[in-house]
Amino acid sequence: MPRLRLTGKALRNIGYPEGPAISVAITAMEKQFRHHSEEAALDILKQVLLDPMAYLADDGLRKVAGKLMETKEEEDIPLKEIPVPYEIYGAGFIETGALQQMNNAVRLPVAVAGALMPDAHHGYGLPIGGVLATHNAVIPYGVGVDIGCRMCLSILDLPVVSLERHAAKFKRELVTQTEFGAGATWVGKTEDAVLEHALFREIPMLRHLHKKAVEQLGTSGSGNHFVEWGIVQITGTNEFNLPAGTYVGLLSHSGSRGLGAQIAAHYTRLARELCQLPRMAQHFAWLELDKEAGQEYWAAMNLAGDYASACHNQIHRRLIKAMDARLLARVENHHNFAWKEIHNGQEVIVHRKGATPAGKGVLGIIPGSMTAPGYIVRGRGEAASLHSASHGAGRAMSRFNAAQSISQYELNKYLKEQGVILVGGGPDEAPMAYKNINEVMAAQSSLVDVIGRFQPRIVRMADDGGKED
DNA sequence: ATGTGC
Repeated sequence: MPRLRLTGKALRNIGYPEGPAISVAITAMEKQFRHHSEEAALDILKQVLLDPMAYLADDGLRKVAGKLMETKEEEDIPLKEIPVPYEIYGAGFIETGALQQMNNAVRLPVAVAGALMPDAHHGYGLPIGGVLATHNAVIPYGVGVDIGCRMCLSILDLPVVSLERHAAKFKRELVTQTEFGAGATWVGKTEDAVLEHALFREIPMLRHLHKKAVEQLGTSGSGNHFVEWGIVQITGTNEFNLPAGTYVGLLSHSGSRGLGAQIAAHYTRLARELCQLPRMAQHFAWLELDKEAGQEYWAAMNLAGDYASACHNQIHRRLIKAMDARLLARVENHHNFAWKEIHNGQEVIVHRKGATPAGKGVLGIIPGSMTAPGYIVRGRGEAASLHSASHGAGRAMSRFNAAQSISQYELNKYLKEQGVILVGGGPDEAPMAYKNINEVMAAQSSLVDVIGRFQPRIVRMADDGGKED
């Protein structure tokens, strides 16, 4: 006889509020309704949700009903009648789903300002490419599940011709010195100051995550994460004092791995318990920064950011050493994070979820696709964008649609035409699944100045499906 | 994004 297994997600889908009712309901159903199908069990739970009062005398469901009644007494926090106006860059090619999400975000009572970047697309909570400034509030889903996800570019002293002449060695080291996919670990010697952070001892949840953090340090994730060799073209004056010309570059994109994912999950749950919003806005649940939970998330988020940086650092260090190269310059920036910044004379919390910081003079790197160039940019400090720019070209096709409509054959053929070697990856990350980076850059010419380009040549990603075998 | 929730 199959045993009933319910998930919190399934309960949320039928409208169960974040909080104790979910776990109480799962326990009650799995214990006393274990021979029911999931569908039948959810039907029962729906009835309880509609009229908990009627179930207060029911032996099996009394506890669930009780928890629901407690939760019901708390009123949802109302949204603003008049949304905060926000600037949209590249409005012509932003999908409506992303606009709707942003329109909800700027109705939060804590919202102060917002902006939407030209690579925006539908996400969880805040759209990818969404920027939101709030007062005294941090929204875990405004940062995103991959806290501190970032770009890192190393410009090296190797001759550019070596990239073609010794392509096999570059490729071999790219494979040997990286590890990709969910659960990926690095078994070599990994020491890093970030692993000694006091927070790993101070917060119980982080104590449990320390082992995972040690094991995963210096690895890359799945999906759109990559490590690649390519050609950097420095086009004009730059803060690295590099002569204009071409260089070998190493570019990586990844985040805070399991550590950040668990931090995000934990504090998202906590926020949804502490901050009950109308259903359409539930993902925007925030934590107040003058309260303990908010401060704890802030500290943990910053640790995840440092950890993401350390991961890139390890990867670059290994590869630079393996190629016997020297580092000439580095550009690095988060694009899933929250910062305390002053805008309009007021300290606000700026959430950038898939958006590159672009304060005046701030350097960043905006990748294109595995065949299209990425851009090294210098922020112009545009107030209307909240000192932000896009974090890439943005998807033109969902991962699912891309996997359905682009064949591996078609991808291989295109890569060959473009002279790009790919290890791992798959149609869901094909260049055709992304917007035209040049159009996206044109839509944000008021936000950043371009000081260089990066053309990918040898790209490493997680194998299709996310896991390394 | 992540070894995929109590």
